[in-house]
Amino acid sequence: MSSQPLPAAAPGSRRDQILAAAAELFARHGFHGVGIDDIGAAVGISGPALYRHFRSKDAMLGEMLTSISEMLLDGGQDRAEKFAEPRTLLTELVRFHVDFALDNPALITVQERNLGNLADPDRRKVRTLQRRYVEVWVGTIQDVTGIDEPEARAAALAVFGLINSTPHSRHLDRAQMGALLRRMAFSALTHGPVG
Amino acid sequence: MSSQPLPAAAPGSRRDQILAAAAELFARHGFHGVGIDDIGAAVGISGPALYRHFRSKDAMLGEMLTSISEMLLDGGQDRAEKFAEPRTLLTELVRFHVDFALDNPALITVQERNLGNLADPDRRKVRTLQRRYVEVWVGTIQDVTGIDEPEARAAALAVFGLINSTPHSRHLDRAQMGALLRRMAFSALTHGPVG
DNA sequence: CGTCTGGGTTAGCGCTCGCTAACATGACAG
DNA sequence: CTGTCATGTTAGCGAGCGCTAACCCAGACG
Repeated sequence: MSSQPLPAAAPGSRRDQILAAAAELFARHGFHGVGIDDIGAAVGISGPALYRHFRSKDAMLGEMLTSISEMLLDGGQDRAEKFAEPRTLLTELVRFHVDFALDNPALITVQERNLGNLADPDRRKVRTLQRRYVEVWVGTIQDVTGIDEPEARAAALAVFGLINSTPHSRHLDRAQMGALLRRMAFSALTHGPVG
Repeated sequence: MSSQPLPAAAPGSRRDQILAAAAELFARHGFHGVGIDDIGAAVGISGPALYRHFRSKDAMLGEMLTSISEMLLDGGQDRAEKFAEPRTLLTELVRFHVDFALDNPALITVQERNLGNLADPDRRKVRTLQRRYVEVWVGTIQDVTGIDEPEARAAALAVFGLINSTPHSRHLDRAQMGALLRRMAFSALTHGPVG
C-alpha cells in the first residue's frame, strides 16, 4: 500500500541499504551508541567504506531524518488535497500515519528520539518540515472539533505519541494493530478534546 | 575496608540532586551523548567527584530507571487496591499516569528512550517492574472493555505513548494539558478497542 | 590537639571513536 | 592492454570518553 515491492528508485540502492541498516541500529542503541564499524558490518562492508557514500555519520542521520520528514509531509499534503471534508480528511490522515508507522518502525523511532543529535543546519530543516506536517493535522483537528489552536496542537502531538508507540509493541499482527491504532487515535481525537 | 557492596540507605539530598540533573541531560542528549563531566558540571562539582556517590555511569542510569519503574508500579498497585470498580480504576490509573508524566517529564523521557542502554542485571529488573505495571493496566482494560489480552496490552502501550508525549509539547499549562490527556486517553481506551 | 573521614580536586591512563590516508581491484572505455 | 572510476580494504591519528590514582581539606570527635 505505501511501500513499493519493485526495485527501488535507482540511484541509491547501496545508500538506501546503508540508511536502512543505520536506522535500525540508531533506533535500537541511539545515535551515539552506534559506531561507524557497526553500520558497516550491518551491510557487509567494514567501517570506513561508508565514507564512499556519506560525508559523515552526522550526514547519515541528517539525510535519514529529512527524508522521513519529507515523506510524512508529502503524504499529509497529498491527503489534504484529495479529501475536502474535514472528518474524512482526519480519518485519512490517521490511516496514513498508522500505515507509515507500521511500515517503518525504525524510522519512526529514530525521528522521535534522535532529532536532538542532529547538527544545526539539518535540524532546522527537519523541524520546519515537521512543523508543516503538524500544521496539516492541527487545521484538520480544529475543523473537526472546533477547539482552539494550542489545544489542537497538543492533541496532534499526543496522537503521534499514540501511533508511534507501535514499534514498542509487537504482539498483534499488522492488520489488527493497524485497526486498533486507527480506532484509538480517532476516538482520542473526536471524543477527547470535545469532552 | 569492610566491603558494603551496595549504596546504603538514603542519605538522599546529594545523590538525588545528581540523579535529577543526569535525568535532564539523558533526556535531552541520550545516555551516550552525555559525559561524566557534563553531569558533574550540572550540579556544580567537576567530573570524577561523582564516583564518591555512584559506582559508575551505568549505575546512575540503573538507579534512575529502577526508581521510576518502582514509582509507577507502586502507584498502579495502590490504585488497584483502592478502587474496585473497573471503570473507576481505569480513570484513576489514567489520572495517576498523567500526573506522573506531567510532574516528571525528564524521567518519563529517559525511561522511554534509554532502557536499551542499561546493563544486563539492571535491565532485567526494570523490565520485570514495567511488565508488572503493564499487567495492572491490561487487567483493568480487559475488565472494562472485554477485549482479549494481546489487544489490551497493545492498547495499554499505545496509551502510554499518548500520555508520555507530554514532554514534547509545552504550549498548554499543566491543568489544561492534564485534562486534555485524561480525556484523550480515556476515550482511546473506552471507544477505541470496542469499535 | 591529632586523627579520621566524607566529599572534593587535578593528572592522566587506556580505550574507543570518527575520520583520513594510502593502497587494491574489478568493470568497463578507448 | 591500459587508464579511469567506483568501491572496497587496512593502518593509524587525534580527540574524547569512563574511570582510577593521588592528593587536599573541613569538620566531627575522643
